[in-house]
Amino acid sequence: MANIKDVARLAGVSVATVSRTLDGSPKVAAATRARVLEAVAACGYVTNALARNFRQRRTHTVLVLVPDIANPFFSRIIRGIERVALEHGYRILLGDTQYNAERERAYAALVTQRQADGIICLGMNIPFATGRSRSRLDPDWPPFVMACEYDGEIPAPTVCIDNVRAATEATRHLLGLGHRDIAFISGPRASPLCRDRLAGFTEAMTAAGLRVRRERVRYGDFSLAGGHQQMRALLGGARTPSAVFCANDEMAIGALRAARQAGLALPRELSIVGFDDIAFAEFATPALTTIRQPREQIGVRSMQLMLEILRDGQQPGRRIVLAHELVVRESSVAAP
Amino acid sequence: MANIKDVARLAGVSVATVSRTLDGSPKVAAATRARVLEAVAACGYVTNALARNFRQRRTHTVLVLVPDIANPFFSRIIRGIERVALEHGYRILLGDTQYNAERERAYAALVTQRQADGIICLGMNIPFATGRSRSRLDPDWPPFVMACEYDGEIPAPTVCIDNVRAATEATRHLLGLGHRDIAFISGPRASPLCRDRLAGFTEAMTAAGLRVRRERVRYGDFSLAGGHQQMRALLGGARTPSAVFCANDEMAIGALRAARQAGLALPRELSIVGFDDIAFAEFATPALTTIRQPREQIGVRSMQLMLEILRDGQQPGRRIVLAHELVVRESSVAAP
DNA sequence: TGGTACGATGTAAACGATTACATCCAGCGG
DNA sequence: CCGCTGGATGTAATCGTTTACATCGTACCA
Repeated sequence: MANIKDVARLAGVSVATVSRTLDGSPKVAAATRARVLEAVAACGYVTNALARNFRQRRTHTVLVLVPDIANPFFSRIIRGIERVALEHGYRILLGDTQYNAERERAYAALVTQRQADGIICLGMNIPFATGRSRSRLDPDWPPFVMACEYDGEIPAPTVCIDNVRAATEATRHLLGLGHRDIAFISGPRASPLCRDRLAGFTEAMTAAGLRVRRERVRYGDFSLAGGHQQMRALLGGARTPSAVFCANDEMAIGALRAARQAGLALPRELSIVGFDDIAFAEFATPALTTIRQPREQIGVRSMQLMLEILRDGQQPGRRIVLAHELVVRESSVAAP
Repeated sequence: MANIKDVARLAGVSVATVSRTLDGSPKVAAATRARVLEAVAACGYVTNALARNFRQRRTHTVLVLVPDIANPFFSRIIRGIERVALEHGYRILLGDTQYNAERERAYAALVTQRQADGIICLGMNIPFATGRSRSRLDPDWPPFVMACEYDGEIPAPTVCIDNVRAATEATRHLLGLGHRDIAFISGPRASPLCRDRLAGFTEAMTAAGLRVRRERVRYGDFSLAGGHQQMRALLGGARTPSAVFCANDEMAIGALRAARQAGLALPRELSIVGFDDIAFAEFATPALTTIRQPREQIGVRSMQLMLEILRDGQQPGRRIVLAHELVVRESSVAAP
C-alpha cells in the first residue's frame, strides 16, 4: 500500500508538498500540483485516515446513541443526521443502547478514548452525567447534543418539538370531537418528554373542565406490545374510555389491535390518537390520527448543531424547537 | 490529558511496561502491575484509541451498509450485528446508502482509507465489485460479508435464508387454501433475492398446474407506498386475484390498505401473505401471514463470520443458510 | 564458581501523516 | 549590485502507542 513518501518520491517533491497539495492548500504551484496528482494516481495512493486522525486528534466521527434502533421513529432521525454528516465529511458510529445504562457507558467511553468527536443522544440519558456533575453543564463534557428528549436539569443543546403544546393540541382535537372520557397511554415514567406530553394532556383536559382520573393514565414502553397491553388494561375496567391518546404511534397501533380484538368497532366506538407520524401510521386500519414530528429535520438540525459545537469548541446551551403538526386521519371521530 | 508517559513516570516504570500491563500481558510482575494500575487510576489515564489504532493498523470498526435505515427489517439485523460487535470490542459505522451507488462508493472508500476493517452489506450491491473484478472473488477486496441479499456471480461469504424454498412454502400455503389466481408483488427487478422469491412462487404455481400470467407479477420497491401502488394496479385489472403474495411485509401492509380502500372485505375477499415478519406484521389488520426471517440471527451470524475473516485474514466463500418459518395469521383464509 | 537460561524490564524504532520553521530563489527597489 | 520580500518548497519534529530487541538480575545446574 503506497504511502505519502512513495508519492513524494515519484513526484520528485517532499512529503510536505504532497500533503499540502492533497488538502488543497493554495501555496502549491500549479505545475507541482499537477505532478503530485499524477503521482497519486499512478500509485493509487489513498490517505491513511488513521494516521491523519491520530495526528490531527480528531476522528470526523460522531457517536449516535439511540435507545432502540428497531424503532422506526429513531431511524428516520438517524437518516437526517447521517445525511448532514456525510455532506460534511463526517461519519456516524451507531450505539444501540437498548435503554441499558451499561451499554450507554460503554459507548460514551469511545469519546474519552478519542474514537469519536462528539455524541448525539436520542434517548433520555446523558451517559456522562453522574454524581455532582449532574444538574449543571460540565465544561469537561465532550461535545454533545440531545435530540427529541432532553434532561430537565441540564441546559444542554437540544433539538425537539414543543411536547406540551403538541399534546394539548391532540387532546383538544379529541375534546372538539365531543370526547369527555379520554385516556392517556404514556411512555416510561422517567422520560421528561412523556411528562411534558402528560402535562399537555392534563392541561387541555383541565381547561375543558375535566379531571384526569388516575386510572386513565397508563405507562407503556413505546412498543407495539406495550400499547397493546396498556389498552387491554384500559378495556378491563368498569367503563371504557371513548378515546385514547398515545405517546407514540407504535403504542397507538398496539392499542388499535387490542381494541379490535376486544370486539370494538373502530373508530366508531373508540377514537385513538398517536404521536410521531411514523410511516406505518398512515397505513394502519383505521389510518392513525397523530402528531407529526419533523423527524428528518430533527436529525439534520442536531447534526448541524454538533458541527457548530465542534467548530467553535464551545457548548451553546441552545435549544432548537421545531414545528409539529396535527395530522387528522381516520382513527379519531366524533364521540358516540 | 494524561498519556502513557505520564503513567510510566508516576509508576516509576517504562512505557513498555505500562503498555504490557494494560493489555494484560502475562510477563509483568504482580507488584509492578499493581503499581501501574494505581498510577493509571491516579491520573485518570485512558488509552488513546487513535494512537493505538494507528500503530496496530486496525480500527476495530466494521462498516455496515444498509439500503434504508428506516426499514424496520434492516434495523433488527443491525441490532444483531451490533450486539456481537460490542461483545468483541468492535464498533459499527453505519452507512445508509439509500439505494444510491455514489453513497455506496463514498462509504466503501472508508475501508481503503483504513477507517474500517471490513464491510457488511445488507443491500444487493457490492460497492467495489466493478468492471473486470466482477464475477469472481477478488483477493484485493477488503473483508466483507453479505447479509440477506447476495450476488449471484460472486461466491462471497453470505448469510441468508433459502428464499426459493420460503416463497414456495408461502405460495403452497395459499394454494392449499384453494386460491388459484394468485399475484406476486416483487421488490426491484435487479434484486437476486427477489428473483429467488419469484422463482419459488413460479415453481409452486407450476407444480400445481397453474400458469403465472405476466400481469400477475408486479415490481415494487419494498416500501409501504410501493405495495399500495402495485395493489391498486392489480385491482384496476379486469379480474382481481383472490390472493397476493408480497416480497416483504411493508409492501403487504401497503397492499392491505389499498385493498381495503377499494372496498374489499379483508381477508374474506382477498388473502395476503407477506415476507420477513417485522413487528408490525402481527399488529396489522388483519394480522399478516408471513415468512419469518431470523433477523437478529442473520445479524449475529454475519458479524461472527466477519470476525472470523478478520481473525484468519482470509475470505471463505462460505454461505450460511438459516431457517425461516411460515407464520400463519389472519390475512390468509380459504378462497371465496 | 562460572555459565546458562529465563523472567522482568527498559530502550528506541517504528506507524504515516501534518505542520512549524528553515531555506531557497527570483524579482525588485534603492 | 545589494539587501529585502515573499512565494514555493524542504526538513524534521511531532502525535501516543506498540513491540522487536537489548539488558539486567537471579536462580539453577554442572
